[in-house]
Amino acid sequence: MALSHAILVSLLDRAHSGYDLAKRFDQTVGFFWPVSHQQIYQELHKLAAAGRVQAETVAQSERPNRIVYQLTDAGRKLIDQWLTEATEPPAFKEELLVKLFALDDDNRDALLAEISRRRQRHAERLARYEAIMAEHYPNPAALNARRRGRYLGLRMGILTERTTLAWCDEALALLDLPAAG
Amino acid sequence: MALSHAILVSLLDRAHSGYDLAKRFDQTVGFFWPVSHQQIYQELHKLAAAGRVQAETVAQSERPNRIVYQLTDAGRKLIDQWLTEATEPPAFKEELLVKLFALDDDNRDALLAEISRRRQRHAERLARYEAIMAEHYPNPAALNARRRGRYLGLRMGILTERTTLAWCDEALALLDLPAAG
DNA sequence: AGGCTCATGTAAACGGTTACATGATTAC
DNA sequence: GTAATCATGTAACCGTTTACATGAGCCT
Repeated sequence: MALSHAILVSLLDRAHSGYDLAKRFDQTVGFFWPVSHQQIYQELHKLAAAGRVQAETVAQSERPNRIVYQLTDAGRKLIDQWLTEATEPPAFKEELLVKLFALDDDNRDALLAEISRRRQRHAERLARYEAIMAEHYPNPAALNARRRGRYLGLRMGILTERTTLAWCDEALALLDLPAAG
Repeated sequence: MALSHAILVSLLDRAHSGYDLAKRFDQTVGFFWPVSHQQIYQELHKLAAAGRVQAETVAQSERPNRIVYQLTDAGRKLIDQWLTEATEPPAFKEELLVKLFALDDDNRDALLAEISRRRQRHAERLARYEAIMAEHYPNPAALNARRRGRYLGLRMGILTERTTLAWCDEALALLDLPAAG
């Protein structure tokens, strides 16, 4: 449902090629909506067929041609309408918690190791996000509307990673205690 | 990948029918791994064909027969091996944050309304989880291993909802400020 | 010589959702 | 009479992932 919306939103600022979008997604929207380049190319074809975007081929010398897409009025209207609809909280598919349903005295060590690994992954992510925050968003109250939206995305990332880290620490401490019969 | 694992984990305690699993999932594992009854029935067929579970038909008078599945040794081994493998942090697909990438002065009110709605959903969830916690897990350090795993799942749910609520409050406050040009 | 970047795509497989189907019993 | 519960399933569709494909230029 929302892959097309994520692409349309990315085209708000200016026109992009599929290749541009794929790269841009890795750093921005794709953080909340991971997408592969195959999906982007296919979705762009559909959006063009539906008249939400318009394609224009840009010839390049000594490089493959680029196909640049820009929003149409219909595409813009679609976004505006979508913004008024309610979203569901995201499905929380956490494989690690499924594993913890199997926790017993025999597999405790394996799960401790797994949580430690994950703890480190989340610590790395948090450091990355905090660096971006310090560099690009030192004073959120002074941002214009568009940049406030992006700030809030990053902010959510930071809060989530901090929470997950805290949970990992709790989990490691709890599993280290001798278990009751 | 992990749907089959979620089912196998649910069969650890005792044998279940597809119908049982579907109901159980709604309250336990399905919280971290939402699954429909169709998926469960299909996956059980596959698991039975692969020898991970064994099916037994239980005749019932005046009710449809039940097909009860129990773990085989092969199924148990599969879980043990899976527990030692590393999991990735879950993909964080948050449609609301994609919407915030489109934030500008024209759609600010629509997004404020949307965040308020979401805030309420998360407050309701948090209340539900905290009630379960108070009733079933008053003293986590005294739990046996298996129940500790479940406790940690619920604990993660509570921390996540609290974080999301705090983020909603921040977002509402920030969007209420007059934006810079 | 080998691998990365630019730039676009097709095809097959897998996973998940939605709709449809049946049929008896129990509760309001 | 209407809806929910018990209990199992099929079929079509949609979204996503993985693998494969091409081909020039640039860097080490």
